[in-house]
Amino acid sequence: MARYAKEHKDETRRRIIESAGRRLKRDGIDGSGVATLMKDAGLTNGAFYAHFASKDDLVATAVADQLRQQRTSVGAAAPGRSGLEQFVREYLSIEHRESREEGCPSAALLDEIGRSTDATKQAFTDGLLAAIDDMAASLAPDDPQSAQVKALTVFGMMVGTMQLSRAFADRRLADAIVEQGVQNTLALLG
Amino acid sequence: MARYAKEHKDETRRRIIESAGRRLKRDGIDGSGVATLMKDAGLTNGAFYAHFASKDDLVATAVADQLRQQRTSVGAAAPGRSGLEQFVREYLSIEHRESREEGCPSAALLDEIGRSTDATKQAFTDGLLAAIDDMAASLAPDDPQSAQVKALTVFGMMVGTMQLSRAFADRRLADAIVEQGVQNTLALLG
DNA sequence: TGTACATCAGTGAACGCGCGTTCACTGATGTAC
DNA sequence: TGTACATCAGTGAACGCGCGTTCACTGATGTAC
Repeated sequence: MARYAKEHKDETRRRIIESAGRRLKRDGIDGSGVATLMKDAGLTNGAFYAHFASKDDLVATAVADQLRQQRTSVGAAAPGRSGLEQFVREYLSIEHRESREEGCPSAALLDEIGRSTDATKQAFTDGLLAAIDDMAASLAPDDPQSAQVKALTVFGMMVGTMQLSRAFADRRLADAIVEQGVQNTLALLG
Repeated sequence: MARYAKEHKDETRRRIIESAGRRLKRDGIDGSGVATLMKDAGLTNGAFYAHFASKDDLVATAVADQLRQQRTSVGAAAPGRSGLEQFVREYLSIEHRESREEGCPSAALLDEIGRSTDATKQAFTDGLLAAIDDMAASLAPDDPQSAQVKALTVFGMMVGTMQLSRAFADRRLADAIVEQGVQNTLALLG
């Protein structure tokens, strides 16, 4: 292999983290092997340990990265209630349900994260709190801190509704679940 | 091995299904191997295929069984609003959060079920609909059918809230999430 | 300007292990005579 | 009543395979002289 510019290794690392984010959301944590994760990034398994200490290390890093991406997408919404409503409608949509790979990491992985190492749970906690602050700011612009727990639970509820719709074998009811989920969430946000 | 009474094999099968329910909720579907599942039931791996066609078959069967158990526990609650409120408080409790093995199969496995075979998703769908009908009857005693989708989404929201609390590394916030979850759910139930 | 060497991201084979699944076998019992 | 045999739930070794991880090696480039 060529001797590359300084940034090359960082770019490779970034590529691994991003493709791993998609693969993990698609096949789950236990369902994604290191060889597959590296192949997704166009590399072979041997190079993995030049970038990460362990599979756990990549999982924690990928979870953090996924939440950072989600934060920017939430932050890109219009501020205030109307932006929040738009976010809810996009989150609880059939398009989101059908695109697990590109969708919310919590909807794809939350129960597995609960079973993961402390490092992964900590990465999830830090990342979600950063992302949720934007939601809390829309809920209570004068005192976002007070709305933090409310925003967390409303988000958790959207996650569960999305997972339920994905797990449902009955298409008509699965569709009705996301629609009703929007109504419930908006009702809660008042 | 002894030649047993007719009921013996059925009892063994039942034992496998029940211990598998606990193991799957504890370690996840991909995280539970056939040898471990059999050892939990006091047997060796070889006997597995005399009882189930495949691991998928056991998973679908165990999911169905778990929901049947959950249904009886929901059905055991007092009828009407007060029984429903009690169910919500027990579901969104710290005790439930700490006992994944004995707790709700959806809270433990929902995102993995969404990634599973059609047979498992179908078993989940049928089992949940049967269980949710009791909840819908408490919500709208005169017309349970109309409350079915509402009950499903409220249940999905409780599932997501529980998963979020389990995945959270910050104990104080994890506790606050289940408490706020109760408030949100009761507010939705009106 | 041309050659020898150091660098180091990435390769690919190998490690021991557990996976889901198959199968020849065991051995305690019930049944037939 | 005593013996030979059929039954069949369960054992445990083995199948090929993928797991996470390690490591000796490659080879294109930048640097030193």
